[in-house]
Amino acid sequence: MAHDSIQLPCGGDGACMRCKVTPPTEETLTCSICAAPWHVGCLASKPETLASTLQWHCPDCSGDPLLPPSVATDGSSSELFVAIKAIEADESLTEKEKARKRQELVSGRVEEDGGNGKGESSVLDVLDESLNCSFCMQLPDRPVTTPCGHNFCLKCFQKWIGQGKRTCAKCRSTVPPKMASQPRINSTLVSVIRMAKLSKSNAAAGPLKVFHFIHNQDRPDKAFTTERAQKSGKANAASGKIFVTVPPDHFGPITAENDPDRNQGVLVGECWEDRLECRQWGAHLPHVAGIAGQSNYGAQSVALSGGYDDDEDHGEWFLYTGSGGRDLSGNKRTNKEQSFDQKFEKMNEALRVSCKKGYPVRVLLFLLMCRSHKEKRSSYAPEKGVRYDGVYRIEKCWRKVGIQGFKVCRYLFVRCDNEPAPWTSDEHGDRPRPLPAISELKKATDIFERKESPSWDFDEEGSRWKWKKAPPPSKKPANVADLEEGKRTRKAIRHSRKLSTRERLLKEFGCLICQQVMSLPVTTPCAHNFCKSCFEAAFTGKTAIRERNKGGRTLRSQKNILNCPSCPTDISDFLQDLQVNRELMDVIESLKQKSEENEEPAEEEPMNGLEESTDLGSSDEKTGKKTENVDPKDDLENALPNSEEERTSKRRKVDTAQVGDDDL
DNA sequence: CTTTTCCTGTGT
DNA sequence: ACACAGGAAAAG
Repeated sequence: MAHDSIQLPCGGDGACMRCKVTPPTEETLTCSICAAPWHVGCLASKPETLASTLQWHCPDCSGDPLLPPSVATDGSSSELFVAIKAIEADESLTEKEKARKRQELVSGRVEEDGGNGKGESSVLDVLDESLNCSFCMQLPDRPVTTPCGHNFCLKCFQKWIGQGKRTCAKCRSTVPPKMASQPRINSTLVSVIRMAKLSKSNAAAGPLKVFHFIHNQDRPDKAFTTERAQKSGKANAASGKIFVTVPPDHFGPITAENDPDRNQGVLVGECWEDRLECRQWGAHLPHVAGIAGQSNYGAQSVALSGGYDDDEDHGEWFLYTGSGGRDLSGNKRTNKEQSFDQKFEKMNEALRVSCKKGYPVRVLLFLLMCRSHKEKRSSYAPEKGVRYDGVYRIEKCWRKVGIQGFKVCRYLFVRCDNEPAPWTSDEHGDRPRPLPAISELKKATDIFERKESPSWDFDEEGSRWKWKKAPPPSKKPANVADLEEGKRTRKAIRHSRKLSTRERLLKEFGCLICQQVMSLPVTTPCAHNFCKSCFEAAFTGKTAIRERNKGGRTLRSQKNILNCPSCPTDISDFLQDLQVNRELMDVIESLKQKSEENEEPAEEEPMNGLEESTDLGSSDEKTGKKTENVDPKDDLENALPNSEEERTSKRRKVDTAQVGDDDL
C-alpha cells in the first residue's frame, strides 16, 4: 500500500506521530471515516471551511473509503461518502447517535437497542469511553486486537485489510501478515462487553455466561487396553464415563435435565481439551469422525476443524464438506488424498436427512493438532481444544468439484441457537436471518433444499427457537445415570454471587498467568491477555535467536520459537515489540476507580470453582487454577501442580519448539 | 458377527 | 515431518 505522503495521525497516546507533540483539541482533526485523530499542523492540506472540517477524511481513508457490504465492490463508494456527510451535517443528532448511524452504514447492521443514554453511568459507558472500534465508533463486535494494542470489530478490521491497508487504523503501526490474514477474536473482550450489556438490559443478570475449560477426571484405566494406549493416555482410548443422560442419537441442545452431574446442560461456549473429553459430555460422540449420525435417521452433530482448505467459516453460517472419498484402507486415517467422489451416502446422507427435516445439528469447532501454524485458521476457532458453538440448521446441500478434483458434498449451516455465539457480544441468541449468497452454488450439482417445514424453527411468539414438530424418536437406549456415582453430584453452585457488575467485569480481566486483574495488559496476536510483567517474566532467559547445531557444525542462527503461555502459537515477533493494550488498561483503571468509590466491601464469597481468584478478594489461598465444582478429592487432584493437563501442555510446548518454523 | 471408516493424538 | 496404535460406531 503506497502512501502518497508520509503524514501520520496521532498515536494511541494522543501525540502526533510526526511531530511527537500532543496537539490541543482545536488543532486536532478527526477523520469522518476511520475516526482517527490527526494533527492539523502536520497535514499537507487542511480543510478550508467548517463544513469541510466536519466531513474531513484523513489521507489514509480519502483514497479508498470503507465500503458497506451492500455495495461491496461495485465501485459506488461515493454513496457512502454522501451518506456519511449527511449524517455528520445533521444538527439534530448527538455525537453518539451520529456514531451509531455511521456504524449502521458501514457494517450494514442495525442496532436494536436505541442506545438510550439514561444518564446513569453504567459500566457500559466505561467500556464505551475507551474501547470503541475506531471505524464504527461502537463497542467492537467480535473484537480483535492488533499487536500494537488497538481493538476493532473483526469485520471493520477485515474490511480495512481487504482494502490493502497493512497499518493499524489507529496508530499506523504495521499489521503483521499473520494478524492481517488470521485475526483472532479476543474472547475476554467478548465476555466483558456482553456482561456489561446484560447488566444494563436486566439488572438481575442471570448466571454468569462465561465459560472456561472443562476437565474430566473420570477416565477409567480400563479404557487403555494396550500398553501403548496406557502410556500415551489419549491417543486411542475413546472411553471414559459419559456424563450426560441423552441417548447417542439425541438431537439439539443438551439440557440441564440430562446433566445430573452439573444440572446445567452443555452450554454454548464450553471448551474441552480434546475430542475425547468433548465426547464425555455427549456433545459429539465419535472420537475421530467429524459427523455423528445415521444415514436413515439424521445427523446429530458435526465437528468442524477451523483450518480446512475447503471450509468457509463466517461464524453464524459456514460451509462444511462431507466425509469420504479417501482411501483409508489399512491404517491410513491420515490420508488427505481424495481418490474418488463423495456421494450422499452414509454420514453425508445423514447430514442430508438433517437438512431435509430441518433438525438442529450441534456444532463443535476446534483446531487440528497442528504443530506448524502455517495452515489458515478460522478467526472463530478456539485457540486450542474443542468448543461447543450451539445448534445450526443445514439449509441446503449440494456437490461440487473439490480442490483435489473429486466431487465433495457441501452443506450450508446457519446458526439457530437461543444462546449467543461465543464470539459475539450480543446478549441474545440468533434470529432468523436471510441465507447468504453462496457463489460456489453456480457450479454446484445435485442441489438439495428443504421443502417441508423445519422441525426446529423460530417461534415468533416466544421469540425462541424450538421444536415445531416432535423430535425424532430415539432408536437407541439413553445413557442412564450411574446411581452409585451419585456422590459425585455437584451442587450446581452458581447463584451464590453477590458481586457487583464492576467486580464481575474486573474478574474477567484476570491475567492468564497470575490470575489477578491485569496491570499493564498486553494482548497477544492469538488473543490472550496477560499482565505485561507476568508475560515478560514467562520469557526471561529465552532469546528469540538460537544457535542451531547439528552434527558438530554450526548452522546459521535461526529464529527461535517462543510460545504463548496459553496456547501453542509462536509469538516471538510480538515479544520483540511489546505494546500495552492501553484501551483495555483504561477500562480496567476506570472500573477499579469506580469500584473503590462505591466502596461496597466486596463480599468474600469463596469462589466455588469455575472462576479464577482475583485481587478483589485479595485472598490467595486458592491455587488460582481453574477448578470445577467437584468433590474435595478432585479438587486436590486439580491443585497438584503436576496435573496431567499441565504435563501435556509442557510436552507440547517442547515439541513445537523443536520444529523449525519460519513463517512466511 | 466382521469389515470399514472416521476432520486423533502422540512419540520419534 | 513422519509413523502408527487398535477405539467406536456404522455398515454390510
